[in-house]
Amino acid sequence: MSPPNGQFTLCTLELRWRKSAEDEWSMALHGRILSFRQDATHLHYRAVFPPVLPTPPPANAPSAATEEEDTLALVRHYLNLEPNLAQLYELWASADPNFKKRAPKFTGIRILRQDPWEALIGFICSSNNNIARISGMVHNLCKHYGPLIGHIDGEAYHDFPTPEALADPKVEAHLKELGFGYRAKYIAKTARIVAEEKGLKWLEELCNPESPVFGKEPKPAGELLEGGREGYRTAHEELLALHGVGPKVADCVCLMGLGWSESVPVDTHVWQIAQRDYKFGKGKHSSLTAATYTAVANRFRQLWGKEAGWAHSVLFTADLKAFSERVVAKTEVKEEKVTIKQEESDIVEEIKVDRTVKTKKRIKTEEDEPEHEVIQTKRETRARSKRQRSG
DNA sequence: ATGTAGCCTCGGGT
DNA sequence: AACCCGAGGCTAC
Repeated sequence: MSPPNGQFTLCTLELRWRKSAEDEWSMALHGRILSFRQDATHLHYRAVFPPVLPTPPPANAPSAATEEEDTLALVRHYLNLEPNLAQLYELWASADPNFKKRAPKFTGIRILRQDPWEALIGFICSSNNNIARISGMVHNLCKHYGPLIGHIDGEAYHDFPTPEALADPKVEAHLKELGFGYRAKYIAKTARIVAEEKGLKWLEELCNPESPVFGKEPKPAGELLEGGREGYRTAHEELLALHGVGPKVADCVCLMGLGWSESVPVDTHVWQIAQRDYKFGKGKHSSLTAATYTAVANRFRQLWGKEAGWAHSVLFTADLKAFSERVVAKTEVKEEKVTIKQEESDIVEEIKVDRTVKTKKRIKTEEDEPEHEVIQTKRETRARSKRQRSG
């Protein structure tokens, strides 16, 4: 398929994509493995379905032809290609000089339409956490509790687990072992509430009717109010009742999982932006309290309108890019030193991991959770003999 | 480089 | 005076 208006960047907080070949990215989605490759003019995709079982397929099983149509529709839906982004950028820029100044280097950013349930669990994992670790956690959820869809290059691809799969009583302890920390309890509780009490239907009905889950017909969603449309407010409020879901996580789920484009998640980055460029941080709104949170979100909605969450993501990305460039510059020197030490070891991946941990510890002074990420199993192999005598 | 929950204190209002 | 209650601060997870 070719892009609707000029080139497009695929930018996402979707953490499940993996590099499956040179220049190709894949993930399991809706019961198939979806792969993307991009060249100067086109976005190429392919889908690999799991093998058909030897038993006769159910009468309503899709034929190969409809599977293909279905995949194109799924790709269009998932990448949210319908809205005219260039037009939206113009709208945001004309309303806001700061956006106009910062956005030009970050065109083509789209909010994905992620699965509501996956978004909910993913963003519960995100609290007080960093992208690399969240990605590892989500990956572990799929690996241990999600259905296996297939393999690419010997790598297994699992779909995201159902609420039922995560509602099993053993899940919490297991997730703790896997390094989820206090989020293990949040996930287990949320899964139980959704699986046994509210149902997935509840979550899906919180979707913006203009942007329903894949396969449903869109319906109008009402007018924009200062605090967002009625349906958005309800969705936000209902999500807040879940354990481990505060205002920011609820907004992320609303924006990326439920299709509420006016949702503006205010995390520390956005709070920095609000202070630097939008005159927050003084007087009544000197710290990020609940009241300040809504004031910031309302201000951005007032400024950018119904798609405020998109505009917010553009500025967020611009800021993140600037930040990561500063960090890379600082880290380069350290990398050289570490590489020299590595010769004794024979596993390249392990080296990388150790370096990451060391670097982190140098930057952070304390406070790190006593968690060990996915990585620990590998590291223990070397460390155990020394460690065990004190136990 | 990053949120949430729970518990505490403080101050205004009744 | 005793109590309620919400806002804001602090901290474990």
